[in-house]
Amino acid sequence: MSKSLPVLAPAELAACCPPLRAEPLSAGQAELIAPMLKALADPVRLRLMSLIASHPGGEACVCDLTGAFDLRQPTISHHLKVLHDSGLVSRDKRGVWVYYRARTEALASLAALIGSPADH
Amino acid sequence: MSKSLPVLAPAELAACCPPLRAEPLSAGQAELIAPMLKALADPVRLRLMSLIASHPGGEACVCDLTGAFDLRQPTISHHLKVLHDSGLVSRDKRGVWVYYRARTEALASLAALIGSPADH
DNA sequence: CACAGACATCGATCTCTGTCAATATAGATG
DNA sequence: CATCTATATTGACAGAGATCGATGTCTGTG
Repeated sequence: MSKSLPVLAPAELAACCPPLRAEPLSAGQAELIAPMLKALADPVRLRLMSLIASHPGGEACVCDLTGAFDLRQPTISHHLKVLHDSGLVSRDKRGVWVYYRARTEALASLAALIGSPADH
Repeated sequence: MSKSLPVLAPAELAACCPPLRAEPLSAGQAELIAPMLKALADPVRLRLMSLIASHPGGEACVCDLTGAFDLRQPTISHHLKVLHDSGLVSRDKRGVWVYYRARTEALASLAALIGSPADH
């Protein structure tokens, strides 16, 4: 009973909402987007995203990530879950290892929403 | 005694940090950026930013904003303070009214940080 | 000066979230 | 099967944050 809010597929995010500067976001639109931003809005998760997104091959396994932080393994696992639940990373289990990959389309959609100039 | 963390001037943000996909963010860089994302990562503040950024003239006074929400005036004032402290909006008092304006360079820098493709 | 309106600040409350230790699960290996 | 290793889940707790009512500050007006 943790996830009651619908999660946007990356493709939906782009279609869902106009850029901030284009027209006012509705309450419903804001409720859909805020969770993705909230997932990014933590120093540890920002670094995790950056580590994953910049990792050779575009993906990183948890074992590549834990060493970069002074945090316990369950905490890293928790942050990865938040990123995954928000749709910002995909998860792929191969053998004993779990690989996370950045969803670049989701990042691009978010960036467009925040940074696009008004079209009028 | 509320703000102990340094706040980035918009121009500094662009210079401070590589895009997520370019190379891993340092802990310090992540601590600088997270507050701006955190400021955006709330449905009410997202709508406020959108209302301000899309308002004719690029600015809006508080009296233009409060009516859009089912929230008390101090709550709106609180959210505007968060946006202002994070550097996402500027504040300009003219007579009795206070006008908020979106800092589009800050938004653009954030968007570039999140959405820029890796350069390698 | 007195008053009214626009906005900010304060203090309290309630909820949410980041972290940990402990434990569970699942795959590899002997 | 027993064991080891990689990762996830659970439960508890402290700190952060969202909201409100009450109140303060500033500005224009009579």
